[in-house]
Amino acid sequence: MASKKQKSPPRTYPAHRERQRKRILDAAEKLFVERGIDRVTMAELTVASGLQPSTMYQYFSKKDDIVWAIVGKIMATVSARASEADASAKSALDKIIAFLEYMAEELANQRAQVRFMAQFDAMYSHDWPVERLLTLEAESSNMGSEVFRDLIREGIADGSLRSDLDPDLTMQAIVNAAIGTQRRLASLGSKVELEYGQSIDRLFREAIRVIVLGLRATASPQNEPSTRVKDRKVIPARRIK
Amino acid sequence: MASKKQKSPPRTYPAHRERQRKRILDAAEKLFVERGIDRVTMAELTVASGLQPSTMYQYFSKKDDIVWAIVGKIMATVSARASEADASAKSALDKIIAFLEYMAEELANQRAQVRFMAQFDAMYSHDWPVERLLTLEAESSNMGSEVFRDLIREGIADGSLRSDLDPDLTMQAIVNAAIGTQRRLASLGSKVELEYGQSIDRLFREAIRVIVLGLRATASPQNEPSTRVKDRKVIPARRIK
Amino acid sequence: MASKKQKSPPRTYPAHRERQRKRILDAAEKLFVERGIDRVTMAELTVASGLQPSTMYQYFSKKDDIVWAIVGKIMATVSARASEADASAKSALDKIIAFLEYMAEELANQRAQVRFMAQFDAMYSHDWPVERLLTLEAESSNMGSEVFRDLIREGIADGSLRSDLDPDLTMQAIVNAAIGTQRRLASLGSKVELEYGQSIDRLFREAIRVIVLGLRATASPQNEPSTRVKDRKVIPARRIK
Amino acid sequence: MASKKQKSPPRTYPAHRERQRKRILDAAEKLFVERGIDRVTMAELTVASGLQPSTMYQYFSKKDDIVWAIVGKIMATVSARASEADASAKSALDKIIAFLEYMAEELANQRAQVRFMAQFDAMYSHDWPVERLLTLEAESSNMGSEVFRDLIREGIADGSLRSDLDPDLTMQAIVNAAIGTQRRLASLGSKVELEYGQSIDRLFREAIRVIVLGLRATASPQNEPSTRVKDRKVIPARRIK
DNA sequence: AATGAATGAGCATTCATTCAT
DNA sequence: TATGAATGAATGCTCATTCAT
Repeated sequence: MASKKQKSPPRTYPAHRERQRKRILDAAEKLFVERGIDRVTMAELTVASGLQPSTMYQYFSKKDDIVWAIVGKIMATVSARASEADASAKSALDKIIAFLEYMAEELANQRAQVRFMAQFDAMYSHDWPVERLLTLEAESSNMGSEVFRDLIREGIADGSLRSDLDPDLTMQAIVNAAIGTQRRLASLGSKVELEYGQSIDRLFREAIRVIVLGLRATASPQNEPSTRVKDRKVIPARRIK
Repeated sequence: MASKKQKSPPRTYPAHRERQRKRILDAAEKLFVERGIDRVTMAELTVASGLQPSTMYQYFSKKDDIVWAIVGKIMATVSARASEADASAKSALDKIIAFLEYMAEELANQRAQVRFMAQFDAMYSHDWPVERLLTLEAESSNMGSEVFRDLIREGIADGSLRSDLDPDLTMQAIVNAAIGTQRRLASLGSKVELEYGQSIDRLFREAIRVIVLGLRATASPQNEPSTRVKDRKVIPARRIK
Repeated sequence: MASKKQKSPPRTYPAHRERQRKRILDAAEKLFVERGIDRVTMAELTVASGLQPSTMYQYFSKKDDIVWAIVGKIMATVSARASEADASAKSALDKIIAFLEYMAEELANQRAQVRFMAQFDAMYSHDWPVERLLTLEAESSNMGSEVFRDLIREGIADGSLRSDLDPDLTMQAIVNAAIGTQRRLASLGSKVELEYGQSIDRLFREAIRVIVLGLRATASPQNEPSTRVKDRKVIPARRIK
Repeated sequence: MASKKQKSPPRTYPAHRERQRKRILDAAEKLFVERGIDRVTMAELTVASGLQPSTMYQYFSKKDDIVWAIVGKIMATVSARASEADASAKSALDKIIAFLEYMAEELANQRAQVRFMAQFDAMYSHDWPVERLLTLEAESSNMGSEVFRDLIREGIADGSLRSDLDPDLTMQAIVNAAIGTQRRLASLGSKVELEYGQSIDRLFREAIRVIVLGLRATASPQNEPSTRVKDRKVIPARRIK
């Protein structure tokens, strides 16, 4: 009703459209993050963005499209930061540490955003075709895939990582573990702090510290070449139920 | 319409009620897991459990109550298994490994259940009062809290764990990381396999292997006393955003 | 669950039934009056009366029956009081005053009960067959009908009432006006006090005072004998619209 | 399904909205009055007004809002008529008589509307905050409050009313009594006629006649034989509504 | 006489989305 | 491009009442 676009520097139409789009996206991200994607109605979105429902549908033809647009934006940011981390460090281990550290900061500073992605993982990715997700990932440059592809190999070569890591597996496993940990912490928020009696931040940092300890090459590598084998013995594949 | 009580052998009322309750819970868990908690309607639940809506409401007066009952059941199971793992191993490290191994098995065999808990974390725990969650946890014996409380201390003493771990922090961090990792993998399911090109199982097992490597005492501990300090240097607290 | 009939003096079955019935009726009257007839559910009634729903249905086969039973009880009380008032006074006017005074007391002391009857008038009498109401009235002796039938004639004869009152109309009109006034005041309760800035009690008493003034014979009755006739001519029952 | 907007001449939006609103209100008033407010479902309302449920909810977001809108409309009408009556008569007694006569006409011609208000008094006003009622009254100009405030004082001064009336009480008491009487008669409808053997109209008119007799000054009776005749002049058979 | 279990019909309200202008 | 109006299909939940024991 009262919300008129008072700030309209570039009077061109494409620019106007872009501004409107951003307005919707900003309002949506805020609400999604505050109350959960499913709990936000299109009506609320229109109120928050100062548009009419029908106008909104001229920018996004489905609610899902808004969700995807936000997911895409976030993934692009993360991806950019990952590349950055990659470039700023010397050894492979340093690169990994830089990436994990970035995640810790993201958890501390963008917790709402992380929670949004947690919701997306838990509820939405499920409903939508894989291709869409992959397309999105491809668009947002390359995330773990490309950047991290050869990091393990590189680290084994430069002596910063244990030699018994699997170049085709370990990095993916670590990235996934870090993301899973981070998003769970963000989701549960204060609940986890009450439950565990520790701050989210410390919990996350301790987890990645252990992971890093597990990745790094030891001073006396000859003491642990058989680690893997031992694990196998210790953890027999007994099926439960 | 179609709801006939074909099995009415045990004529005792409490037993009957218990059977009906289970019927509802089983149907609900299946549906929740298949399509997501929010996406399942009460009407579907009644069809699936072969009862009338009104009958169902005599067992659970709110949809939420069904969700909580399932959460409680799962947490109790997990808790029981945790204690079991605790009892079956000798060194502290072995206990931890047994617990993580149990989680790997759970991921492999009860993936749907794990996905349910992931949804709960992401969407529901958020809406509900902490006390309810804590009560539930208290009821289901004691989960990590009690069982794991002194594991780190114990492990440092018995020489199976690194001496620089934090007795009040590390175990909580590890448990949370394992749960986060496990639930994310269960949520994304085949998506993660396509994305990373590795099976869920291998990804999870590799992640816990690295964690275990990070926890275990090294042969020559004097080589790594300053690990912690180094980490701190390597990971400067630069703010993003 | 816990409510057992601890007080069971006469162990005979009819007496037991009577006690149960009273229990239900007492609980129902309380609830109906507190929250309105329609707003009270049978489930609440069972809780309040300490019985099971199915047990209750052995005493009253429909919710309506409970309502009617209460209405009957109240009407019987009122009727008894009316006769009492009738007997205790000398002149016809005194009898009328005694009755109106009784209504004022009822409003002050049994406001909830009066409100119940107001609800009954407004919502229920509408749905139910006239005969039922008339039967009820016949049972509870005779209310205005008999007792008041000849009061006006009597009053004109004994000189306490105006001579231009209509023996077949005035008394009914007065009784109805008093009941309507009383029930409205009970219904609106504190609202009317806020609206009019006067207590319910004073409003009712002033209303009946004016009515009594209008009924009583004047010093020089010969001056106004024809009022009535003129009125009749002057205000024909012309229908508008 | 059947809802066609056959009449769409005035192409202006606000006018259209107003027409739709009226459509809903008219249908609602009719149904509420026929079957009682609580007994009418939103579904019936939509059928009766020829709209879809969802459309209706764009005009009134709660069932209560519809009830209030109707109450407001009726109160405004009554209020307007009260002022009119006030303006059209000379002596204070004449003004009062004009108002009571209006109520008699309302009972005769708008019985359904009166019954609706009776339901509102008995069931609804109870549930809702006083402020809402008072606000409504304030909006619909001023009803008894303002118009009648000084009527008693005025009447004592001009010699038309008894000198022993209470300027701060009597008028309120009379207005309330008249409304209570009128609404009860409308509620009970044919029942009261069967019970009392007199028409609703006659019962109400006799009641107000007695009230007027009770109000009027008696000192010089010769001054008032024609009071009622004046009424005739004062209250022409003007159409209501 | 008492009661645990069951239920059918309904109810107010919501919401993403489309259409006509 | 913008928007006021409209809507179909649900949605979670209620309640008086009936059965079988």
